[in-house]
Amino acid sequence: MSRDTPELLKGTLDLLILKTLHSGPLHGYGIARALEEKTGKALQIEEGSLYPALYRMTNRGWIDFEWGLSSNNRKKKSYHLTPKGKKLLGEKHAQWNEFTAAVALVLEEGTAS
Amino acid sequence: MSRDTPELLKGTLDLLILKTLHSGPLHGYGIARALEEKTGKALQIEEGSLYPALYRMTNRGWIDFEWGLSSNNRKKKSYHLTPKGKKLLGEKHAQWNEFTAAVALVLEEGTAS
DNA sequence: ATCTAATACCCAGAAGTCCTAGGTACATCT
DNA sequence: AGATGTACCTAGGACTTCTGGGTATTAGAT
Repeated sequence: MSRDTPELLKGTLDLLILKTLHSGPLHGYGIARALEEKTGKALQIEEGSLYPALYRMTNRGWIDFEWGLSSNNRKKKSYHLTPKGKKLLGEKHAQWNEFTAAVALVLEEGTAS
Repeated sequence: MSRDTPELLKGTLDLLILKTLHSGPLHGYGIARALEEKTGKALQIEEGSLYPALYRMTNRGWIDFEWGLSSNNRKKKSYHLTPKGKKLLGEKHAQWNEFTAAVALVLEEGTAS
């Protein structure tokens, strides 16, 4: 994740995963690939961050999974949003917007006075 | 600090402090007040986060301080940017822009297909 | 006169997230 | 046979922020 700025990802990874799953069920590895593709590799999630995150979110009831087979006959965990997760996606999305808007106010050019 | 979403602040607090000091020297308490004002209280930095952050940044040579007196005759530590800090402000600002742009790509409406 | 609120600083310990650096297993391509 | 890509997992560490304390002075309220 953004190898240069791992801290910035904190608190955002969940949102990114939820949003990605909102487009339809996907497995862990696929989520990482999807995020890379969408952002032109600007967002690269380490597996050591991704799998624990999926585990956390499953425990909290935001997502759930079923075992399946990938197109290559490898077993995979197909994750999907739960109703709770869908609700949280909305909330976290709104919080992100508010937060970035607030930061933008500070970063705006305007040494003013 | 965005009491609801403390995690989002991670990696951003330094940038916010650097940017605030870019407008001119200020003491810790004043930085917190300035951020509140600029963002309409959307960004409220806890003192338990702020002072350790200032300490860290001083150790890293991003900022420096001098003891002085506030307008109320209370002693204060007046912080200012160092050249190193000014350079870092630019870098962190750019990273923030890149990161938020990448996140925006993911959050964009477009279940697409 | 006494109490409260605001200014201004500080710290220890806990909580939480992400990363590093490993590991397993199978399939495909060379 | 070996390398690469897919797909999963974990332990331990690093780092940041927060909670909940604490000190001291000044100004305003009762």
